[in-house]
Amino acid sequence: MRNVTAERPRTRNPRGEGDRLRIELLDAATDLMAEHGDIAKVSLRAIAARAGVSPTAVYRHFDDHESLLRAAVDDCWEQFETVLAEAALSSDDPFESFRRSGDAYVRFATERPGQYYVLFSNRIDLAYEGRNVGDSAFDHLVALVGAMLEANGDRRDPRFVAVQVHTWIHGIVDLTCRHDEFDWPSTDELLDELVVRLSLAPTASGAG
Amino acid sequence: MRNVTAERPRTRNPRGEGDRLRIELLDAATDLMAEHGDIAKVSLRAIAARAGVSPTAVYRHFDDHESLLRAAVDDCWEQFETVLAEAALSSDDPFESFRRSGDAYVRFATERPGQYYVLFSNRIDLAYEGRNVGDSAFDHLVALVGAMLEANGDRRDPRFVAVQVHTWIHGIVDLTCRHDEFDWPSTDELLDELVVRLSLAPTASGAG
DNA sequence: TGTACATCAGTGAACGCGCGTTCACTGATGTAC
DNA sequence: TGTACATCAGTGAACGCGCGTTCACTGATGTAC
Repeated sequence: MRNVTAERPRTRNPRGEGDRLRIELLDAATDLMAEHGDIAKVSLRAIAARAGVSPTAVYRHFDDHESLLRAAVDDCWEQFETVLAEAALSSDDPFESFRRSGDAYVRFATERPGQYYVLFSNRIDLAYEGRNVGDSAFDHLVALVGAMLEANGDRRDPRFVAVQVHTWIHGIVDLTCRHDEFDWPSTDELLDELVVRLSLAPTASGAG
Repeated sequence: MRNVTAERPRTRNPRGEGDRLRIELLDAATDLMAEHGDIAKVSLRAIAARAGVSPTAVYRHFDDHESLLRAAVDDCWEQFETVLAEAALSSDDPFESFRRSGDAYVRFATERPGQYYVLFSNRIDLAYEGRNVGDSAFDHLVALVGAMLEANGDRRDPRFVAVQVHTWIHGIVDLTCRHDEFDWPSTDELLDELVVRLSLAPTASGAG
């Protein structure tokens, strides 16, 4: 429980660029959240120490402890959405786009479990501000699923299928990340089977 | 952050029955975990206060704070397994048994979100002790899935399908519980579709 | 070119709090004689 | 039946700690005159 460690000495930001510290604090907070996945345990003092700054300096940029945490959560959402959007846009084919998004989703959760935890396993109180961001990520998923269904001439409700996709992939990622002592099948295989089971592979009868 | 509240006065346990306090402390801990779903935030002092006892009394039954929390987690696992086992045993038909278990699973998560959180969204450190219990619950699921596949003459690997079931149902439950602001389809409908999508309904070609 | 001054990016000491843990204790109650 | 005593279920004060937040401050730097 010895959080306050003196990190490297920091050179003060030049005049007019004090806002840099804001970003450094967000990064520090996200780092710490990722490290010991428990959001509530990330103290203001620990964040300040990680950023190489005194606790009081935080108050130049954030109203209080909670504002800082909230802002860090929002930051996580933005990073998540960026990763997913890039993956989705990397192909014109909806099926390929979907599969790449799925991989990106899993990769994000695997490589940054702390951030993923912040996004999806967080108490509602803190997640509140970021909710709109999350919704827009879901809207993208609905659109993607809609494109696949249309290409296949499939009449299912895209939103319902998107919920199925999201719940399942979240379950896969959440459980495999959190219980890596268990002998899981590869996430690749699980994703492949998810596509099959939800009939989200291109069919012969499809238009595309 | 004002946890220490004086609850009702407590009458001391009679001689020879001091172990009752152990159970009262476990219940208090589970209650508190359930209330503000964050395990790590449940302090020894808060648990003692909830049980109507001084912090020092805890040390008569547990080595330290962590032991108490660990024991409470184990307790949650036991309750969870009991609920599932009862549901599963309430029918001889594997398909019915499976469906009832699914309902029980969802009901447990819905009615006791704090406990469900403790079981499946917990950091590994604390969950360690309870792992065997969780594994045995999973073994039951594998057996149940195996019975259904056999009845249907389905050659899939029961363990893989059980993983699919568990990941999906966990995703459904975890997301719907945690983000109840979202407009989710009913869990009933999601479960029905899970059964369909994973081909776990009885088929005409089945032997049973 | 020189200087006074406002601005800015922070610092450092102090506060009261709840925490986990320790220590020596208290007072009721069953039991041996 | 009476009493000394061991056992048991706790209590209460104290400790050092990290926490969030406040307050008054410092010292570098750009700018107006």
